[in-house]
Amino acid sequence: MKSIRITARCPIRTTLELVGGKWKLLILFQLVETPLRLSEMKKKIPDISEKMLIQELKTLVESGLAVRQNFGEVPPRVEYSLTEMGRAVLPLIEEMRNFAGRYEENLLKQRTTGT
Amino acid sequence: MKSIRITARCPIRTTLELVGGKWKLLILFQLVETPLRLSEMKKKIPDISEKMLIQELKTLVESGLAVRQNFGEVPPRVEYSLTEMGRAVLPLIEEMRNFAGRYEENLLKQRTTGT
DNA sequence: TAGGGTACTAACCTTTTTGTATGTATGAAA
DNA sequence: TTTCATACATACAAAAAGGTTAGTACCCTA
Repeated sequence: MKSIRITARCPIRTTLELVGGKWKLLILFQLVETPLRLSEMKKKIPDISEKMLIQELKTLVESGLAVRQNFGEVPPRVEYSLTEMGRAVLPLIEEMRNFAGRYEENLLKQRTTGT
Repeated sequence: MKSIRITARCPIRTTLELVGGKWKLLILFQLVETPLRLSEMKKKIPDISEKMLIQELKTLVESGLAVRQNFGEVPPRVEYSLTEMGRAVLPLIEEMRNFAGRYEENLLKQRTTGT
């Protein structure tokens, strides 16, 4: 375990910049299995606003984690998918699942123990 | 790889609630090696404001990731350390380091390739 | 008696993030 | 000619996050 020096630019901060915030990880995660259109994503993340979805997708594309493919049809058809780098967030999400799991397990334990 | 259903409460959201935001992970990370006093943490994370530091520490304690030990001395001496659950963020941080590393590697590659 | 060190509070303000509501372009189909 | 579907833009409002400043309490030391 090497030490991370907290400076203007450290791995934690870099990652937070790329995928921090309320929506980015949720969006990326939806794209893991298959590319999706906007309308499809809206269904998968029901409580996101259209504006946020578009806005976040744009930054994800800009930072190279997602790709936008415009089919040039009418009505518009646009598909979003993950880049190779975008796929690299999967282990991160796995760890979050792990962590959340342990956390809730722990809560439960404390309740039954009466702590 | 089981699928995560995006609902009001999913692992991603749970984790974001616990350690999301600009400071929580940075703070937790400082406590990995040793308990620290407020004044020591301020030195380690120079650009955090005192208010944020105290505020975030309080929520970390409330959510059971950190502990506050008051030595009851004058002038005040208080130490913060990680709980067992607090330590469980380490793999997460490790993954962030991984991710950020890959990301920057990738950027570099693209520059030298002229992409 | 004044000043120092430490953890913390509270009031207030600024910035960032998120949300809502409405509008635009396009060509096909009714 | 009107309507529809889709992706997206834009203006504005609300809420959340973050920052600044000025306190407080305590006992010790000068």
